[in-house]
Amino acid sequence: MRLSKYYSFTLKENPSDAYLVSHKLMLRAGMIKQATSGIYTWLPLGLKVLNKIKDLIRIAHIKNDVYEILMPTIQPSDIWIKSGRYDDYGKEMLKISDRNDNELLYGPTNEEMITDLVSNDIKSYKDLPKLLFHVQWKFRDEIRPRFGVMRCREFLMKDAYSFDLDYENSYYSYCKMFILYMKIFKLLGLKIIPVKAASGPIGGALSHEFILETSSGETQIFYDKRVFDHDVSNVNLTNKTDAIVATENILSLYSRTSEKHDLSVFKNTVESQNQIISNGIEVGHIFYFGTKYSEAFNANYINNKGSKELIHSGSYGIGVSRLVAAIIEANNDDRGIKWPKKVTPYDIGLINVRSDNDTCNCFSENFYKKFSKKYEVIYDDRNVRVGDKFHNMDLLGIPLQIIVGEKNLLNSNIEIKERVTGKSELININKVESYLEYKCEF
RNA sequence: CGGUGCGUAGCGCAGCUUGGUAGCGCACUAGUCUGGGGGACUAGGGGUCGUAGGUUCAAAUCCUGCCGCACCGACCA
Repeated sequence: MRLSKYYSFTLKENPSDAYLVSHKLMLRAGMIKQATSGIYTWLPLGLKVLNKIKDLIRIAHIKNDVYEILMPTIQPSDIWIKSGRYDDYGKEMLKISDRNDNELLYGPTNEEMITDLVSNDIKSYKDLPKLLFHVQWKFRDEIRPRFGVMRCREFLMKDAYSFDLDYENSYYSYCKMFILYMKIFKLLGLKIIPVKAASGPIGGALSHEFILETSSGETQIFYDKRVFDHDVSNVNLTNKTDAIVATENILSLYSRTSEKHDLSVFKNTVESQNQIISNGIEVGHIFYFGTKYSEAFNANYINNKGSKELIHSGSYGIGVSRLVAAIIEANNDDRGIKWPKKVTPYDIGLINVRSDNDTCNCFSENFYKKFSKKYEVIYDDRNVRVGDKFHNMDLLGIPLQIIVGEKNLLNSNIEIKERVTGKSELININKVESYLEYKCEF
């Protein structure tokens, strides 16, 4: 991508309305633009990151037999009346009516819609289990939207739903999704703490939140440091025992938000050197519902004895658009964003230091043409001062900067700088290809 | 929804108290110089002062209504 042709308008100064680092940087880097309170346009750079995160999550689900569908943003009100949530959801739900005065709503979530769907298709115990997900825009009319896309009204969410025979099987789905979430967040390079979100009676609702630890987070968390001793990357999710054991190992350790925090339990069960109190942002939330929605929608199946049973269901959400901000919140410095390699909008930022110099131009052009085939490259081909290019590339947070200057070229070198460390080194132009292969591998 | 502020050029702001025909920095346009960390100089362009009404010879400025945005509190991925 040539920066001269891109739709990229960056800001030197911080917009006055932004308080959170991620919000400031997303505006300054030209990733988003506010349309009205809590509603944003995603500009090319922001959309590219959003799509990368979305795809990474999608693929992780599909690989694990959770299949993608796409439900509408607009829903009929009757299914919400059926579940009893039409009034319960309150003013956060945006209700609208069509030209025939039919009551519709902009979906804040999709339990009703998907249970309605599944109730028609699932007939036999042989049809279960089924796991489905979609990534769709949601609208929740927040009382007070703030912090950019961190807490906005229109947001992109991945929501998955599980349908099982009974509690035992549903619990396996829950654990499978739990570990899948841990794997996804690890892939995204995020330090995530799973915390207990509801402590109901035995057999009651299971629920956990996934919190990204950052100082600016709105949720206070209390946890046992050893939560991180568990490496989930090798857990085989197709194996019921493995998934459940892995989940229970993690959940056996103390980890709660302030609402569920019990100081005496914390002090008595966690060794003092392992007690961590910090802040974070909720980026995922999973629930086991039991038969709550199946009852409302008559979602039954016939068991092997010929009688009807209610389906057990659960739902599993990840705030995709919120993750963009959350990742920035966890990866920035005073110069700008520092993208983790997995979600960076571009791998390489090519800076032509002297756009009035034939040697530099020629080399940069060739480099761009060659390496664009293998990597995603931003080529800053604008005829502006170097300082401008350096500051801009640092702001955008591209992990590797290739700096092409006249003097270095005369010695057959180019400079390669890493955004995260700020360190740079001179590399012989003949060794660039292997160097990049090494640096960009992940 | 309650409490508090704000709305003047693309962005950040001054001007408002004490009414007199709108200004600064950045950005933008043209040119010259410059060329490894947001460079310098010269010359330019761009504003229904959120909106509607009122007071006045005269309103960005005073008064009233409305709209929008943000901050502090209770909800949430």
